[in-house]
Amino acid sequence: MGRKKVEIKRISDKSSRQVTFSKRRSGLIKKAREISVLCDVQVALLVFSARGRLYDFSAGAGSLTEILKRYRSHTEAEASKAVNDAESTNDEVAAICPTVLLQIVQRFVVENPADVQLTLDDFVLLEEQLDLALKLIRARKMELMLQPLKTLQEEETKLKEENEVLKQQIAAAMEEDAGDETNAAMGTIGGSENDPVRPETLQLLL
Amino acid sequence: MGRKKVEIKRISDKSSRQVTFSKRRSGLIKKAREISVLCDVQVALLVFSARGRLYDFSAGAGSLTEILKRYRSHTEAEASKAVNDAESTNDEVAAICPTVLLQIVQRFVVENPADVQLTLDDFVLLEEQLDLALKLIRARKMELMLQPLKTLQEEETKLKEENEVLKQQIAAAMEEDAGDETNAAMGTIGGSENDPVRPETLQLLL
DNA sequence: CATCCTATGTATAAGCG
DNA sequence: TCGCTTATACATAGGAT
Repeated sequence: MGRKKVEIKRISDKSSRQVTFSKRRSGLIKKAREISVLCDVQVALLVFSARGRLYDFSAGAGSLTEILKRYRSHTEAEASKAVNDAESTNDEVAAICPTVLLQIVQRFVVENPADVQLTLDDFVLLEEQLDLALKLIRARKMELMLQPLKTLQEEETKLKEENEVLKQQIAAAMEEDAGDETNAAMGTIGGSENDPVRPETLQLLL
Repeated sequence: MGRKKVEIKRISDKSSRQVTFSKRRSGLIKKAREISVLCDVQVALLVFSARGRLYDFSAGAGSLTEILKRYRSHTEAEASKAVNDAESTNDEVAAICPTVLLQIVQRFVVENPADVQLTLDDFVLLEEQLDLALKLIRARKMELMLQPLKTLQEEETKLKEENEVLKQQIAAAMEEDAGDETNAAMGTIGGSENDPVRPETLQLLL
């Protein structure tokens, strides 16, 4: 739809590719909005440009986040498996979070105006989804953070060990040195062939 | 685009709504595929029909799952940023437990039979709050994990510095030792008052 | 329902500022 | 990079099968 028919293949010219992207993106979003309204459906659209920029859109009941959650719950088989794995590796994670939120939720519960009816199932589903999302994120974050942490711990151990060796080396050096002095005091004079602290040995340590 | 111009509003007739959905859905997917190819971008499209049926589509590099993952990681940065803002403005808001919150939500569900009446807006609010909780938990978790990480990094730095000092100490010891020997060779005999390596100094380092 | 048809409304490729 | 215009290609509403 334009002056010329265009083949559906990657537009080689960067500039016109960008222009086309911009135009078609808005067209696509418009269409998405229309079908959402006309047909009363939820639509979520994610577009990542080649340069990594994100363009997202959603229409219909609920935010993009909610739609994605709904999608995830559709994929529950995999999800619950992932969650099980996450839970078994992450038991200690339990503990913290916000108080005001609790107050808000409680106040909401108490003050709820009452117009629309929600079924118990709807509510349960919501709770499950939120909980599921929380677990998945927890597991993923954990994994990402645990990795560098572990590396650092290993490094620390290594450094401590090295430190220990150095200390012992010094202690040994002192002792050997003390021995030399005794010899010197006993009358052994002259350039010593055996250094109190052997450079070669130390070089290895340094 | 059709015999008549159509207003963009929910099609009341169920049958034609379904027909339109089917037609426009394929059109939308076609467009999505086209922009993906033409402009070399990733596209993910999720559609939930009113009856809960899912139609998904993705094009470009990576599966739908991968695109969603990418979306999540894209979102996490903003989320934690938003949370930081929230936290800095609300210091006293600091800590609740997700377990408690979930218990409350669950209890609410259990103690309220199917006659609970909530407005849609209220429902959205509740969802948002729960989502916020999730974000706060995420941020708090981050903080907790970051702290030991930081500590370890500091510790590493300290150990490295200490190592450095120890090495220098050894080097100094060797030099001083070499000096003593020179003196001895030059005829200076007897117990030395100044140890090549001073114990007190080392003690501080050890 | 799904497909095909066709008159029409829309999206958009080019091009200009 | 953006907006605006125009000529065209496309999508699709309504209808038939």
